[in-house]
Amino acid sequence: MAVKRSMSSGSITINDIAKMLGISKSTVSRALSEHSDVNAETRHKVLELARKLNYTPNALALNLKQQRTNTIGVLIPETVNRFFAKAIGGIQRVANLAGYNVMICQSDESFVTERSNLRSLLTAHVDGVLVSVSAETDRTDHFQILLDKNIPVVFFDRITEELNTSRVYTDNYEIAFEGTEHLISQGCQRIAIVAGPQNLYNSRYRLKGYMDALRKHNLPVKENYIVQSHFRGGTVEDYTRQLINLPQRPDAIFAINDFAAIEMMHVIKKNGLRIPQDIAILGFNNETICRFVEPALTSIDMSAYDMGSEAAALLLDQIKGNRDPQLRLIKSRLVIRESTHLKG
Amino acid sequence: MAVKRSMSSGSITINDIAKMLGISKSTVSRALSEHSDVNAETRHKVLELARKLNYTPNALALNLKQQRTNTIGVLIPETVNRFFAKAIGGIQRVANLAGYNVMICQSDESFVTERSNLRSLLTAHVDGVLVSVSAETDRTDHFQILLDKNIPVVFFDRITEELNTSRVYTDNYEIAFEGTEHLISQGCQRIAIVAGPQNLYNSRYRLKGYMDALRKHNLPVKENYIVQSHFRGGTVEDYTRQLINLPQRPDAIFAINDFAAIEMMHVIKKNGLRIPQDIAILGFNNETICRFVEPALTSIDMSAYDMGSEAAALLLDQIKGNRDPQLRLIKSRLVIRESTHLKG
DNA sequence: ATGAAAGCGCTAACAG
DNA sequence: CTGTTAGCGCTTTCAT
Repeated sequence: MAVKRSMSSGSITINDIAKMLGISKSTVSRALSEHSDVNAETRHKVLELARKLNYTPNALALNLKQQRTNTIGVLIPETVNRFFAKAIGGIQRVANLAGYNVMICQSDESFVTERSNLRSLLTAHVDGVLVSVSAETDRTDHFQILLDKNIPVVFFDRITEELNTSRVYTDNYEIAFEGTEHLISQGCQRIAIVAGPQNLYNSRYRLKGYMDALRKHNLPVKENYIVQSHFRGGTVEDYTRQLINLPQRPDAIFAINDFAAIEMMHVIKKNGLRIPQDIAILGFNNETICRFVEPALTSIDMSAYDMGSEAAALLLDQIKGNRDPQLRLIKSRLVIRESTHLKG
Repeated sequence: MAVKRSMSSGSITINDIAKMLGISKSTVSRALSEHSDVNAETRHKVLELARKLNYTPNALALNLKQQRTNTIGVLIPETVNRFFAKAIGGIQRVANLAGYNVMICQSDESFVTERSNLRSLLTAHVDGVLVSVSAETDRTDHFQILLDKNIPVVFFDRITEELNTSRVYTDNYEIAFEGTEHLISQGCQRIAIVAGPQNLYNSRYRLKGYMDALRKHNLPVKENYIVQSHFRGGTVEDYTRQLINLPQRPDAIFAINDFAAIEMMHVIKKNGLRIPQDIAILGFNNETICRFVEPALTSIDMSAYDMGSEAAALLLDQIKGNRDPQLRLIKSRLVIRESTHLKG
């Protein structure tokens, strides 16, 4: 018997199988679904033929029927940001194991793009969304649309506390506190910090941790030791110069990330200062490269992969079971190397 | 009048609009489609109401009807590989502007995962696929399924020449030749290379360019100056030691990428050798960080973003117009810095 | 210019 | 255990 294919899609459908077997398509559907009651022999014939014809269910039909897509959306600032590149790894792993696809959008740190991405994900009918907000994002009403439509949202890393959603975050306050105390323990007294945009949860708490650590040790919190950065490149050299030219030059700088830290080290050395003797440097993210620059860079390890996989797991939980929002703290870890090593 | 919503999806459908206006859904569909003949007044009423109710067409229904998804699949080795992270940026930009979503899969450099990802993309009914093959991939029959189903495929960077598809690639041979000649011009005579897996197009041609440059200048091609690497971390220190402990120590190393190069520099300096005086180092990818390591790293700029956007553009061309496969060469560029600067 | 009806591929309620 | 029917939301003939 010649294999007759339905015209349009070029793929085998349950209709094809039904006709070839002289049964109804509902029976085929049941036989394929493995849990409905179907005569053993019929089932066998169906499965056999399906296998032979290499039948695969048309996901588009299922999507329409069930109004879901087995796809989760991921909305992040940038894939070139290594933290997020790693987080994607964790997300994909968890999602794929559960049979979900992943649709990634980048806001490029822009609020407008973030909102527009959200609309795209909505249009694509993703079953849930993982979000890390852009550097510009200072409100969260655009996420309300998702919640109104009962689409689960999980924030990770750059989270918001304004919405009642699951969140995966790190102990920004504590780790910034610890990092600052470490600098103090090395004898640093004039500690500067490059702080991210204060609309971001992470940046706020890190700054707070830094300030509280100074206060605890009776060190002054000085305005001109606090630099605002917006993650945009091209400004590191500027603010580094600015800092090292202060009348009271800082003896330590807590950088916003490792790449900025390494660029700062470069500028500092070019200006004839030594690291860590003149200025100690503390980074953020613990990139592999920290071990290979000179001096090796002290940094904070964020478990990006784990944050991604944990966030994905929480999201899938909610998609499936409709559980209540959960919070997950993934602890960061201070990794001490030469760039802050002054004592002991 | 109370807004009545269809029960299931919670969203407004053309049926809702039709009922509220007392017309048929086909008329609504036509009015919305902007090009069919519809009475001006009727159209106006439909558009008005659609706007008021915030109507958006259900993409899942369209997908089923048209058997397409306005989604392109992207199959790459790893997002943590910065080349691909950047390429994704270019891909997304072009795709989003054209109204397409992007579904990303990572092979993690595994052939098996690559093949399995391909099946996922097929199941998701993506309209086309962008591919950069894994380090393990040494055959291409798994891509044939896509071509059989008339799903356009565009290879970029890690391409294959075995299939009749569009390709976006760089001038691996020429740039490796140029890089090697540059090292020779600086007086290097014993040039080692860290070569990638030889099943990869890029690795093969780069090695060839390196060898031909040596031959052109009557320098011997020596087996033990050619290191095989598989992109896996944790081996850089090993092969670097191996190279610098050769009886005839190389006076230059052409590295496989910048991060490997920087790690090599670290190992070399730890062993008391100077760069570039004892050993010159040439990287690949021209990461931002090349400027900030010491000495600043000579590297090869690959225009990752452009390769991504060009590949996406070719793919969309084919999805829409069904044009013939095209080839696009994106030239790489040698960026000379201190790590190879010996003369002039 | 508009409505009725069919169909994309699948599931599920209902009837037998 | 199985067939019939309806329906997910939309487009597109085919009538009128």
